[in-house]
Amino acid sequence: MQDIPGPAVYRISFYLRQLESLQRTAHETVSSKQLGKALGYTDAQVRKDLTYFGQFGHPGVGYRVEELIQRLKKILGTDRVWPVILIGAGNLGRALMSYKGFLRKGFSLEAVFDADPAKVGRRFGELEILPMDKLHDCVHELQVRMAIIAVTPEAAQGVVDLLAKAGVRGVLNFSPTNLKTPPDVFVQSVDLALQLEQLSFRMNMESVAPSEP
Amino acid sequence: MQDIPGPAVYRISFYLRQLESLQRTAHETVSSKQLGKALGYTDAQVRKDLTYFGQFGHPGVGYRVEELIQRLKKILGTDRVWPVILIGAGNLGRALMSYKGFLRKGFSLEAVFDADPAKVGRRFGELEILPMDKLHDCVHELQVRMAIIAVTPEAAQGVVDLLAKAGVRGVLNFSPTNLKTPPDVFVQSVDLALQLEQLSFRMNMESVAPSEP
DNA sequence: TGGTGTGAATCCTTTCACAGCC
DNA sequence: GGCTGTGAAAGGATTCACACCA
Repeated sequence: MQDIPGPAVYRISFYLRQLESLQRTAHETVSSKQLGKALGYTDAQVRKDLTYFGQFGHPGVGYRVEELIQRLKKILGTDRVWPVILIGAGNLGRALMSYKGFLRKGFSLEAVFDADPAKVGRRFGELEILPMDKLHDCVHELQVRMAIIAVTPEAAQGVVDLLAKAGVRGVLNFSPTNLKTPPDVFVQSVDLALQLEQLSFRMNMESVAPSEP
Repeated sequence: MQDIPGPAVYRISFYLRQLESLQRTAHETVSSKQLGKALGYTDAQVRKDLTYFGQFGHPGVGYRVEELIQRLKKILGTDRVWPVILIGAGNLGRALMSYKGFLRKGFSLEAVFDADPAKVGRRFGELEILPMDKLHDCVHELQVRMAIIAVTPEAAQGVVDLLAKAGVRGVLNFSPTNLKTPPDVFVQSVDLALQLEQLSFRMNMESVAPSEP
């Protein structure tokens, strides 16, 4: 496989999301133009992105929704269910524990850990909060390869080191800090406050340099 | 002001975050090389990014941490506190209500709304959940320009339409759906499951095409 | 006609390399 | 020596435009 532009990989997820929505409204096929329009991309962009991964289209017809969904899921690795663990049972962590969206996408939250002894042992639905010293064994027993971190920024680097040592290869990081990892561990970060800051920038710009005449 | 690459705007937030961390460890100045290394960028990238916004550096010295923080905050619009409202008091919404990170960055959560009558009236700390019909007046009274949406994907478009009509100009969207807005309304979206999907892709690639000999 | 796949051209972003300053 | 700011060069990503197919 050739090498694929980073932004294209990101867009594949958006295509899939949109296709699933089309499927719910009983659309059988979709053209690159329609798909692009729904997401704010050009038709050429859609076709180019998809052909990085193979030839999925049918000339004169477009893309068959069901077929393309299956293909994209295989590419994204969500054609099966991945076990995932969560570190940190604070406010955000507990919200993630009860978030249904993960399962829908092919992820199953299997265990939750927290360093605070006061939290260990508490139950939330199916899940009991476990102490950190159980982490290594848990990762091995359940063959866990992905983890979500929702701890303080001070604790985050230590946690990711532990995870890497235990064999985790992908980390979704909600702590507002930069993590150093070995090259075979992927980190995807989401900083909630930073997102608001970006909005603030756009709006600040608008008032400084409003759209010209 | 000239026009600035999208990715550069995003990195400005990372620079600021890193600078604040440097400030806590009593660093007075930092070079583009140091700042870049901490975040995984080249020194040239750092300098180029910063000069899109002005000349902040001191040749032979580097950048003064305190000074640069102030300047970047002004650029990002977070040198003051923005009032923000939240729509949706489900699991994620409630976690966001108690998230301290927003205030630290210059945002203040002023009100929370939910369409579910069973939730309206419930209190969480300072905040009481309000009915949707109070939204329009609230936006006007508090001069709200930014909102966070954490509702179901089905409800999201309706909510953003209401917000736009009320005068909100920036929306942070946690619903896994694409929103259509007038061009003067900015939307920043965070899809939690989509982030995991991206991780899954990277790890899937790894097993299909491992790093070559 | 309506649509895909794709090389070529364009556009945008990053990196290089060096003048100038402390 | 160390560092910034910046034009020029290189590298990537997007769009164009057209061959080809149903």
